[in-house]
Amino acid sequence: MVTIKDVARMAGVSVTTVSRALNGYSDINEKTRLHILNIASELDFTPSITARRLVKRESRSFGYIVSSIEPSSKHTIFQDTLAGVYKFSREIDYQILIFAVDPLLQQKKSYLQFVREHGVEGIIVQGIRTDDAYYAEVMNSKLPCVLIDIPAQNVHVGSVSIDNYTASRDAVAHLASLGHKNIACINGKDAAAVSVIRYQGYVSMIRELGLAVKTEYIVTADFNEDVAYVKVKELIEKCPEITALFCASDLMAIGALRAISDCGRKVPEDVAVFGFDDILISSYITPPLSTIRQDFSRMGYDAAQMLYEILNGNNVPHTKAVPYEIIIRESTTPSKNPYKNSL
Amino acid sequence: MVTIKDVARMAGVSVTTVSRALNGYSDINEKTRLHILNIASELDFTPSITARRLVKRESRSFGYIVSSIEPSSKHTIFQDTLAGVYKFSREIDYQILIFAVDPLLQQKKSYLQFVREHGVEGIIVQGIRTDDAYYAEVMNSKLPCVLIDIPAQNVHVGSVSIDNYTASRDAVAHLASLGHKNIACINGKDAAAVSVIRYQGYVSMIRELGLAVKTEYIVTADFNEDVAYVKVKELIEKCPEITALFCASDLMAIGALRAISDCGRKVPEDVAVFGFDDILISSYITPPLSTIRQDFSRMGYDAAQMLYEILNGNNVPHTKAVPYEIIIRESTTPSKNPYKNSL
DNA sequence: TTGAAAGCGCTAACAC
DNA sequence: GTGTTAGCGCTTTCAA
Repeated sequence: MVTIKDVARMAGVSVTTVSRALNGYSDINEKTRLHILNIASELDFTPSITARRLVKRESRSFGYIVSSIEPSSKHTIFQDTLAGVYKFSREIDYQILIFAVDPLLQQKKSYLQFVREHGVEGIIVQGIRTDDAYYAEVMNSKLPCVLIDIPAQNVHVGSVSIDNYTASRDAVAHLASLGHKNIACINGKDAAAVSVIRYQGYVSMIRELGLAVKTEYIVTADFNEDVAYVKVKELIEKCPEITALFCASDLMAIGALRAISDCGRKVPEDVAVFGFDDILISSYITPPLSTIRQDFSRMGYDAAQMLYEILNGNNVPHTKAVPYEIIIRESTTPSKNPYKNSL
Repeated sequence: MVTIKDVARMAGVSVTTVSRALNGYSDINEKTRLHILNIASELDFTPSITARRLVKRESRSFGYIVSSIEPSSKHTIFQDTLAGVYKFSREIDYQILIFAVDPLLQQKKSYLQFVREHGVEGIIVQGIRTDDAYYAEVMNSKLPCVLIDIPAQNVHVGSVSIDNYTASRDAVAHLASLGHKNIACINGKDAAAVSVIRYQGYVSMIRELGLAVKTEYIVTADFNEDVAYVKVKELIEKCPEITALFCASDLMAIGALRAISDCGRKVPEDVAVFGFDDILISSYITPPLSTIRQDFSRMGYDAAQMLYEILNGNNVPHTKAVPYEIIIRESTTPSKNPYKNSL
C-alpha cells in the first residue's frame, strides 16, 4: 500500500505539503504542487478514506435503514429508493451504509450502535411503522434523519412522500367521474402512516361528492395480496352493490382482481379497481391496473438531499411532497387490451 | 463522543486493558473485565470502527459492483442479489459498499480507486459484460473477487451462477416433449456470458433430439422486451412453421408474447413460449410464463460466502452452480387460467 | 510557502 | 494481569 509518506519521500517534501497539494490548498507553490501530483499519480497513490475519517471525525456516510430486504419482494421499492439515495450520495461523495432491521437476522446490534460505530452522519428511513421500536429510537435521538412515507418532523427530522391525501382524493374522484356511487376502500393497516392518510383522502372525497361513508365498505388487508383476496371476496358477497374499489396498494388491488373474478364479476365492467403505487406488475396484469404512480427513486434522491441540508444546518423545509401521477388503465375503464382479442 | 480513553479513565485502568477487556482477550482478570464492561455500558461506549480499521489495516467490507442501479428496472435482480450478499455479510460482520458503474453518473472514480480508498477486501461483481472495461480491470487486479453469471476463475476470482447450459437443455427438452419440432431461440447478446452458454445448451439439446439447428431460427434481442417484440414478429412472419420459442430471458419472452399475439397467433396453442429467470411479472402476465427460476438471493449469499473463503485462503472450489428450478406455466401448456373464464 | 509536531481512537508488541 | 510505548495514514495548528 502506498501512503502519503511514500509520496512525500519521493517528492522530497514533507507529508504536510503533500496533503496540502492533494487537497487543493492555495498556500503552496504551483511548481511543488505539480511535482507532487506527478509523483502521486506515478506511484498510483490513493488516499485512505479511513485515515481521513479518523482525523477529520466525519464519515461522509449516510445510513439507509429499511425494515428488511426481502429477497423476493413483489415490488422494486427498495431498489428504486436506493437508486435515488445512491445517486445523490454519489454527487456529494458520501457513502451509503445499509442497515436492515430484519427480525430474521436476529438483531445483534441496535440501530444506535450501528450508527455510532460507523459514525454515520445521518440516516434515511424507509418501510418502518410508527409502532416500530426503531421509530421511537430514531425520533428520540438527535441524529439528522429523513423519513420516507412517515409524516413526522422536528429540528433534526424531515420527511418525504407524495401527497397521499390528495392522490387518494384524485383516485376516488376518478372512480366517481365514471359514475360509481358505491365505492369501497381496501386499506393497509393503521400502524402505517400512509394508510391513515389515504383513508382520510378517501373519506374526504366521498363526503365531498355527497356520498355516504359506509363502515362496511371499509376493510383493511395489511397491504397483502392474499389477505386482500379473502377480504374482498367477503366484501363483494356481503355488499354486491359495490361497483368500485379504491385500494391503498397495487398488491391488494391485484388480490382484489382475483377475488372479483372468482365471484363471477368482471373488471372493470362490473367492478372497477383502483390501486396505489404503480408497481411493475400492475401494467402487465390483466386487466392493467389504474393506479397512483409513486416515484421512489425520486423520493430517495430528495430524501438524501434533504438529509444533507439538515445536516449542514441549512434552513430548508423539513417536509417534501414529491409529485405523483394518476395512471388510468383498464381496471377502471373500458378495455382496449390487445390480448383480449387474441386469447 | 465517548472513547476508549473515557472508559479507561472511569475504570481506573489503562486504555490497553479496556481494549483487551472489550475484545474478549483471556489474559485479563475476570473482575477487571466485568468492571470495565460495566463502565463501558454505563457510558454507552461504542468502539469506533474507523479507528479499528486504521490500526488493524482491515476494512471488513466488500464492494458490490453492479453495472448500474436502474431506478425502474423490470426485475428485482439487483435487490434480490443484494439481499443475499447482505445476509451473509451480516453474519460475518462485514459491510457492503455499493459501487455502480453507471455511465450516467459520469465516472469520477475508477473501480480501483474506489476499492483502494475504502480498503475494500474483496468484491462481488454483477451485471457486467465481458467486453466491459471494468471486467478486464477486475480480472487483472489481484483483489479477491466473485463474479455472478460470468464463468471466469483463477486464484483470486470465483464465479457463481446456475448451470445455464443444463437449464437451457431442460427448457428445450420440455418444449420437445410437448411435440414441438420447430423451436426457435431468442438470445440476448454475445457479450453476455450467459447468452453464449444458454445458446450452447439450446443447440446441444436440439441436436440430441435429432432436430436441425437452423440459423434462421436463432435471433438476438439484447435482453430487451421491445427489441424482442420486433425480432419475434419478423421471425414469425418469415418462418410461420415455428411453434415454440426458447427465450434467454423472461423480458424477451414477454416481448415475444406480444409479438405472437399481434401476429394473430395464440400462446400456447399456436406457439409455445419459454422464458428464463422467473422475474416477478412472469407469473402475473397472461398467459403466465414457463421459465427457469433463478434464485438471485441465494446467488448473492453464496457469492459473498465464496468471496470470504477465497479471502481467507481457504481451499474451496472457485465455481459454484446454484440450483435452479424449471417452472411450467401456461405459456407452454394448455390453459387453466382462471382469468380466461371471467374476462 | 513549507515543515515539525501533535493527535484522531484504537490495537499490539513488549516490558513489568 | 496490566501498563508503556509506538504507530496505523492522515490533517491541522503553529512556527519558521
